[in-house]
This record gives sequence, structure tokens and C-alpha cells, in this order.
Amino acid sequence: MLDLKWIREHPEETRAALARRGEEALPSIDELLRLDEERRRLLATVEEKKAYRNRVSQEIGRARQAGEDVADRMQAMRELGETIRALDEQVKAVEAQIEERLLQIPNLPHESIPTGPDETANQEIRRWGEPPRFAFEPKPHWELGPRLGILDFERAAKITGARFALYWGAGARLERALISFMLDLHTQEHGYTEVFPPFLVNRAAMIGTGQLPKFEEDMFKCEGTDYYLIPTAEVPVTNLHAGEILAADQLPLRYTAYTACFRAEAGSAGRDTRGLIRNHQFDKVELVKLVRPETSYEELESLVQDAEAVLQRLGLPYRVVCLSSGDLGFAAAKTYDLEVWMPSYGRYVEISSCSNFEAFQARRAGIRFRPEPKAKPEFVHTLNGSGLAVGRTLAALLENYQQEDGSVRIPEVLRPYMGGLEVLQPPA
RNA sequence: GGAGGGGUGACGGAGCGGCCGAACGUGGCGGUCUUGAAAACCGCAGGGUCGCAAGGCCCCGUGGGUUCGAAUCCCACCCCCUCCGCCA
Repeated sequence: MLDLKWIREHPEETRAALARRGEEALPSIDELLRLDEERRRLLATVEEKKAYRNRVSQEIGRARQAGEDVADRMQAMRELGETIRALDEQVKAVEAQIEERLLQIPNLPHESIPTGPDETANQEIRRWGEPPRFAFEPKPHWELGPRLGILDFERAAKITGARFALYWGAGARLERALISFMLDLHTQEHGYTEVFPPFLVNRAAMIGTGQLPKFEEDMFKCEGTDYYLIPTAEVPVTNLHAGEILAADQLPLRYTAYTACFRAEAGSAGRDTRGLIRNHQFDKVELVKLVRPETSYEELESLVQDAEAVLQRLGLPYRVVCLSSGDLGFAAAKTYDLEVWMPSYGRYVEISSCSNFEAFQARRAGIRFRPEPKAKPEFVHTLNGSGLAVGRTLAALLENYQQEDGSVRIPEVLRPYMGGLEVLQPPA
């Protein structure tokens, strides 16, 4: 959510920044400012009346003790009360309209990111590693996995439906190994605190991080409850400190969490239909930071590096891309995607998305800190990034480490987590 | 799921329907004292919002209601605790 006061003082900048995103259908800033003025006008009126009522009510108390007749004053206040009630309702209605509009407005893109309509304008920042050259025809992971007996999409479809995966044996263990490896790296070497949150959150949390109210159709909701399946650990973990005022010396807070993630994938029919790339349920290790505003862009760079470290240790080739204004997510001011080399796609595929949300989420969720002992609370900046999407990582491992006979080598760093296993062998 | 108890400021804990945004204690901040520290003593300290300001309005789990006036009364919901039932 943007700061209404800031919009009021910088309407042109707001419009210009939003225009970079190229969205039509944005709530009109003029309309918003009109409502804002309406609200302040109503407040001035109603608060003056309340002040008067408060004064007279106190007089009534005193006068009655003194034995005076207060019937006429009480009658007058009774009537004033009705006027106030009507005005209060108007205020509430206007505030609801303002809130509704503010919740629909995306974050303003940071000035450092490229301007463009979509992903074609994204800017490659750097590459790491070399895509493997195969002396044979490499297979996609959705063929390798089932042949190795470690992935089973047919049975997943039987017990649930399309876009679900089932892991067998060494595959299940490999998934678990990746999760443990990532968590250990981030907690032991990058200074993050491990969190294991609920996978269901309430609506307020979903609004806090910006998934709702705008993207209701992308979420799974538990019927008859106020609970949603989390689409990412970002939601429960960022909201950990919702409504709190943190002490300055608590910052920065750095959390890492493994969770399953659930996405309805509405509107992606026909895309990435095979394998582990786009499923309704997938595992992810997430990195979340709550930081002082003036440090948030340094923190974004180090967040990206923490995610990159996972790919480097796994020896997976990747590149870093800065998203253009048109490709930016709703809540983000700046996002770097990490894209891993995926032989079956013949290109780099997103495996991590690292964003600075500045105060956008903090304002929605009410996450503040006190810069100095006596100072007014300010909103923190929030950041998060995948570190990494586990299913896609497993897919990338299978594909990049495959050998001609259909076996797959296991990277050194994972072997301790795999009981020393060095190669996944297809059954004879 | 059933029965009972409770939600007040960083924490603990008071609070006759008006004098309560809230006693008191702890903790915090500033000061006095001290070579320094501790102790003691004095003082300062919630959040939001409107306003150029003076100042006003709102907030005692959340939302309604009663009343001239509600932290205090009524209703609903949420959360926590205890007991019973069920259960991984």
C-alpha cells in the first residue's frame, strides 16, 4: 500500500511511476485524492461536533451533581448525537472507499530498474557457470524422473489431479536433502534464523503481504473458514511481526523457512504442463528480511547473493535478471530473478525471485520500528527471495547432471544428506 | 465439540458509567549523587488521525448496541487459560 499523504503531495510522480508499469485499470489518482479531501472535510465537521458534545456532557455531569435541571441540555445532546452518527457513517463509507482503492494500487517501481512492457525488457545482470554440453540427446526431467523410479506424475494425478507430483525413494530423499542443505547453508553461513510456520494463514495475513484482495483467484481457500493455503512462506513469515513496533537494535531480522507452497495457477492453462516446473503444490525454502529503510537496497543485493550461493554450491549454471517495470510483481519495487539453466527448455528458467518491497508490505501489515529510543515509529522495509524453489532445483539437477545411460550424478554437497549416494541409477 | 475463567500501556497489575489515555510496581530514558558503577532520589516517557498552529478527535481483544456521557452496562465474534470429550 502506498502512503496516501505522499500521493497527495506527489500526484504527478505517483502517476508517472505507475505508468511505467503499463497497467490500465488502475484506480484513478484524481478520484482517490477527491475522496481524501472529502474525508478530511467530513472529519473536521464531525470532530468539532464531538468536541462540543464532550464538553457539554461533562457539564451535564457537574450540573446534575449541583442539582440543576439538565433536561434541555440532554435533549440537545441527544439530537446532536444523531447528527454525529450520520456523519460518522459518511466518514466510514468514504474511508472504506479509500482503503479499497489503495489496496488495488501496486507499488511504485524503483528508479534503477529498466522500463518496459514485459519480460522482454528485463535486464541480464550476470551469468555464472556454463550450460553443460551433452554428447547425447539430453532428456527432460519428466522423463528422467519416472525412468529412475523417483518421480511419479501418473499416480499423483490419480490421487489428486493434474499439476501434482509424487516422489519415490531416492527422489523423496533428494527433495528432503535439498531442503536440509538450503536451510543449513542459510542458517549456518548466512545468518538467517530458521522458522517453521503454519501453511494456512488468515485473510489479514494475505492482505498484509499483498496477495489479497487483488489475486483471490490465484489462491486456494479452505471452504467455510477464513484460511488460505500459503502460496509462499513469504506470507506467514513476513507477517510474523504484523502490528508490532520493533526496537531498532532488533533490525535487521533475517528469517529462512521451508514450507510447501500452494498456487491455483489460474490462467496458466497449457503452460509448463509437464514435470515439476509449475505445480499446484511445491516445496520452497524462503528468505525473508525486515530491515531499516536506508539499508534495504544493500540488503537486496546480499539476499540475491545468498540465493545464488545455493546454485553455486550445487554447480548449476544460472543468470541473474533485473525485472523491468512491466514484469514487476504487484508489491515489489525492485526484483532480481535467478534463472537456472534448464536443458529441456533450452533456456534459463526462473528458480528464485528476490524483491525489495520497501514499505509497501510493512504499511499494509503494520510493521514498524523505532529508529531512536524516543523517536516516532517508522515502517520497516521488507524483502524476500526464494532460496530456492526446491522442485525446480531438483528438476535442474536431474537435467544438468544426467548421463547417457539415464543415470544422474549427485552433487558433492548433497551426498552427506543422501547417505553418501553418488549416482541415481535407473533400475535394471 | 461441551463447561467455566480471562483479554487494560514494554511487562505485571488496579480501575464506583462522568474527575481515566488510564493508579501502582517493574523495566526504559534523562538528571542529581559517585573516581566509575550500583543503590537512593528527582524528572520524562503509548499509538493513530485532523489541523499552518493553538488545539481537537479516536484507540483499554474486534465489531455492533444502550446512554447527554462507556475501559467500565448489553450483544456477537476472535484469541488465551482450566476441566471434560475426541484425536495425529
